[in-house]
Amino acid sequence: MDAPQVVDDDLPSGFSQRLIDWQRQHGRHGLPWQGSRDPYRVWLSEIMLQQTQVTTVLGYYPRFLARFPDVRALADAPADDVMALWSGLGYYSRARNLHRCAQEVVARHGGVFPRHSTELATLPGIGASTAAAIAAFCFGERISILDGNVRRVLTRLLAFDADLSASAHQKRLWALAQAMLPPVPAGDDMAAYTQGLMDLGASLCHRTRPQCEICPVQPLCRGHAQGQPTRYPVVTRKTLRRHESWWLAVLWRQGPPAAGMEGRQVWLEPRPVRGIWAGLYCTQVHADEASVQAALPAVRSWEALEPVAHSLTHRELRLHPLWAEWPGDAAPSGSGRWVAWADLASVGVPAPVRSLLASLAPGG
DNA sequence: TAGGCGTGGGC
DNA sequence: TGCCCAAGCCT
Repeated sequence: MDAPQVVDDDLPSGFSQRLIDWQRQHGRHGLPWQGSRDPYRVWLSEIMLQQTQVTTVLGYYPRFLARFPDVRALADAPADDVMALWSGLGYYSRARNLHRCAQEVVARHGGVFPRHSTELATLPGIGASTAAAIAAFCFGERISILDGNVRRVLTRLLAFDADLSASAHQKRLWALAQAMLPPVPAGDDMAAYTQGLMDLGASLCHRTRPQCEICPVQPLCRGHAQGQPTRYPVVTRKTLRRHESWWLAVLWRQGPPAAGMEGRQVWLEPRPVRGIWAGLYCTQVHADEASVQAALPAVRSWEALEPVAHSLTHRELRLHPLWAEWPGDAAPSGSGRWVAWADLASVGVPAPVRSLLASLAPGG
């Protein structure tokens, strides 16, 4: 959604300066992507942090940055390498778009990120909020993000009770967010303000049990004045989680003794380009056990392993692994590859499949 | 426009 | 167990 421009509501005054002062004194300053105005580093962190908690990203960001220290290194990398480093972080379209974005920055912008949010938002994987974050942090642009923190902080501050599942209401809140920005930002004000919104949402203005008694904007907060800050934000949920069972054909063989191929290997195939786990490698997936047997008739007998439950945003998966040694030298199917257990870290694999394979490691 | 798209954590 | 949420974007 685009960030709209104008709003004429009656708004509390002094919010932005209170927030900036609080951020400088009490906000977060030691995260690995802070302390740099390099748009590449900021961009990478913003993409990883989309719908993902800080503590999770801390385990990925340094490794990713070490392997791809700048936008050209990332643009030049094989897509499989990018997916391997993203493996386990989820929402894999982010990784595919990240790679495409790096290539566009190199091809269209000479390896230099554009400075304005409107231009940034034309790049793959960069929406209005991420574009605003990059522009505010790196270039001091007077533009508002709208993430989960801002939704919570501002709906409470303003006692904004419209249902944010309607995009028109979300758009209106974004206009209010824009109107709440520092009137005349100076120096690093936009960076401190933007960081302050997120820090306040993350550290004080929790979903449950907000710490209003030590909040720097409590005197301005209408939700607090009403005595019910947790009433906000109002979001009616709608996504259903369907239950599905998947059968995984876990084929293994003893690797040929040729160069570097020793050890037990597992057969992995690229996932379809659309849908769940697109861009990753996975064991063959079937809708039922009979389909596994029909697809791989060369296997005489399968060992059924303990089913594994795995939840996605919109699916409740029950994974049924079927384990068998692959007979002969022919490939099990037209597309795929044998991967040694020792090399699994270099391949992008869905989290539950990686976990399953780890439990089947030779000698383990 | 609404639904697809991962994973882990908190309650 | 189940639901909600986390620095959202894409189609």
